[in-house]
Amino acid sequence: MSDAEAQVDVSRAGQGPAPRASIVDVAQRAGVSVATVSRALRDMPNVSKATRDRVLKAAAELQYTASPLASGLVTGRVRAVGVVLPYAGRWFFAEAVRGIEEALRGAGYDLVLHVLADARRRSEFFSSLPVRRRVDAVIVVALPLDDREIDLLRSLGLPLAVVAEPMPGVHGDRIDNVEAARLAVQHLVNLGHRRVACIGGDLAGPERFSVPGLRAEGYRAAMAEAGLPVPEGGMVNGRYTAEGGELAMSGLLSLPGGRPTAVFCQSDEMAFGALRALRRSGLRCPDDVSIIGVDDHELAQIFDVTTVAQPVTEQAASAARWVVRALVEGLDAHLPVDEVVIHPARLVLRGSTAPALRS
Amino acid sequence: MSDAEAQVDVSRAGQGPAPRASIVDVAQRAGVSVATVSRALRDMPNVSKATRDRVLKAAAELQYTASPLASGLVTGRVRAVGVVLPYAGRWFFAEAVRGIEEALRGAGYDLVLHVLADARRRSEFFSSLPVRRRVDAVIVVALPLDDREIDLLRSLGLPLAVVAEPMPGVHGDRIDNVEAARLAVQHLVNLGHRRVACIGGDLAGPERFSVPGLRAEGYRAAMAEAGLPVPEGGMVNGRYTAEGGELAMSGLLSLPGGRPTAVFCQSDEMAFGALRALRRSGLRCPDDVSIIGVDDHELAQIFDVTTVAQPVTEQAASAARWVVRALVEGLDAHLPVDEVVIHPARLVLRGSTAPALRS
DNA sequence: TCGATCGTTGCAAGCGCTTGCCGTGGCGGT
DNA sequence: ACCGCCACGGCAAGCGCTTGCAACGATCGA
Repeated sequence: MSDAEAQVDVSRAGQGPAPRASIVDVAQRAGVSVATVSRALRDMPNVSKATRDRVLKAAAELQYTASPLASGLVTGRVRAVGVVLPYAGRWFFAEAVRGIEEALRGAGYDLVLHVLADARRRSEFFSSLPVRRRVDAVIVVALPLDDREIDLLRSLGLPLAVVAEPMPGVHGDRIDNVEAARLAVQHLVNLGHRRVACIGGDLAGPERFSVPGLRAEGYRAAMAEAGLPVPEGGMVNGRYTAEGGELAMSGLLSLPGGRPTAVFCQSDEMAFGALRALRRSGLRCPDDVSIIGVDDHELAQIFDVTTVAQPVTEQAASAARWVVRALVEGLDAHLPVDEVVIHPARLVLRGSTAPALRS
Repeated sequence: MSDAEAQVDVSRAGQGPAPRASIVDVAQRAGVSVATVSRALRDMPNVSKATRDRVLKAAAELQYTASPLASGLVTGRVRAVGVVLPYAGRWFFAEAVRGIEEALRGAGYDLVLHVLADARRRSEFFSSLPVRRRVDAVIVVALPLDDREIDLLRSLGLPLAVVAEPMPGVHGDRIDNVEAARLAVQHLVNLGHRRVACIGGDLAGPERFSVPGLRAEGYRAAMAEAGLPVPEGGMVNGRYTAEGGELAMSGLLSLPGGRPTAVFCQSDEMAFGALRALRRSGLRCPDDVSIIGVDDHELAQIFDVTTVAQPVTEQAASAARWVVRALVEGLDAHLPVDEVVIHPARLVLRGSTAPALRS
């Protein structure tokens, strides 16, 4: 044993700062073979308690951690999951990443981030597929993919899950966007509003997000159910940003047929923008115009915005858990269960909505 | 050649979806040894143009990408950088991650995220050091570390950089927090405010962030330079959250000596909270109380908050670029240059500050 | 013309781990 | 007291790549 120790010390002399121990060091120290160390450390059945303890002790003393590269090389698993999203700075994505990271880390997986910020990045990603061999699974967040992209991702043969945007034949976690929008609009209608506008997003943009279309559909449905007309020019594009929402709201205020008494904003960030437009026009919320958003953004509470809350972190975490399950159960990645989890959205009442003034 | 092809096909029959080619496949197809393939693909000098082209062609046809695990195993490099941060959902961190991801990806590195959301996670991280052997470098964002933690991180022997929080002997990117605070407070003073309060963060919390202390120092310095007293009870803790800011502001409004006419909030999120407290008390901003923040949060513009902007994305990207440089130049990680980059902060005038009313 | 030199390429030894297979010793059954 | 069995643990073959070294023919100078 002292031999072994001496040898180890000598081999380390003058080396760099981190004398990373390898499995053979542990084996020597514990007086067993590397195979036994490998088995003991991974709780495999055919190792006696005594041996296992000895190995564990040696490993602890050496601060040993198995090299993920080496084990990944032989097992084909890297214990990492790729997360692909179109934008990293926005609240929704930050929350989603948070949820995924937590779920993944809890299961012992690393999270490798891929931000497809622009068209160039996106095409680079899909042409070189940098996740290949670097992750065990992929989670796509709020990114609508075309058929070619789906096929490419599928061709990796890895478990695949999507969050927020649907993808045929792929596990997905999302909310019922039509219903969420309906919930919001119904609330406005129930307050007596009859002239209700809608600030949404691109319906025909190059990105083809499905959410704006679905929420617009929910808006239209709720209006129809209430027997109300969609005001002419009452559906505008706020590009899902606060600035866009502000611009859109400004436009609505000078609508030919008179301004709406309530506005359904498809996201809280647009609602924030709408609030600002109101303020700049000297109008008051909810006195003059009621505003409702969707998301329950962390600042919605602060700015007192009534909204339809969606569990972003939970949706993301749920997708991550599914992926981990698929990994653990060795699910045949070629025949994935097309399981879709619809998460609940709920109305959160705050101060930006109020009964319509009797006109 | 047809032999080889047939053999390949047979060996692949009935396998999974992704017939990942290995380097030997490429070698066979190009009619060279694997060593030559390896060299050709990495643009090493000693390969003739003709051979290289042949290899490149074969690799392209097979859609070959070298396994990072295998090459990492032998080279000791994995082309990934670990990013460690205390919280993932907040604006600052999201922006930082965005900046780092972009810089890293541009250099061909993966970003592996580690969120140390609570004390348990944190101690787990430092006791098991899950980045060990999984990344080539580490970037720590806005996380003050104690000596033991620094040593542990150092013991990895990897390039190390920090963002926003200083760390002795480690490369860091940040702003001059004292100066940033001074800038904000001077602005208020210049507007004629004499009773100026400060909403900050924990000075003695378990986390020991340095930022609250530094910004408080800047506040005190600016007040002293203007010959103004710090109002009694005028420095309160807003915990760097919007809710905290709201609570803190409420407190300030009922200060014994009368409410302040201006409040320096150490972060925009706290400024948002302060704004809400004002609104709930029926007070107006900036008419009754001026508010200034720090950060230039994406919503500061929308909520018309005057602030001292700091380049978050750029600080983070700068740290990432430094790390990449250290990696490329093979900097001796044991003797890192203790280079600190101080980024500029600048005043952004908006509507939440106005001249003090003559009293 | 012949050896020295150089640019190219192949050989083979690992990198640190996992795992199928086999040897061993202790135990129970008869 | 003997045999067979089983739990335990060692052996060794890779996983897919990089790289020092050696081999090779071609080129060059003398």
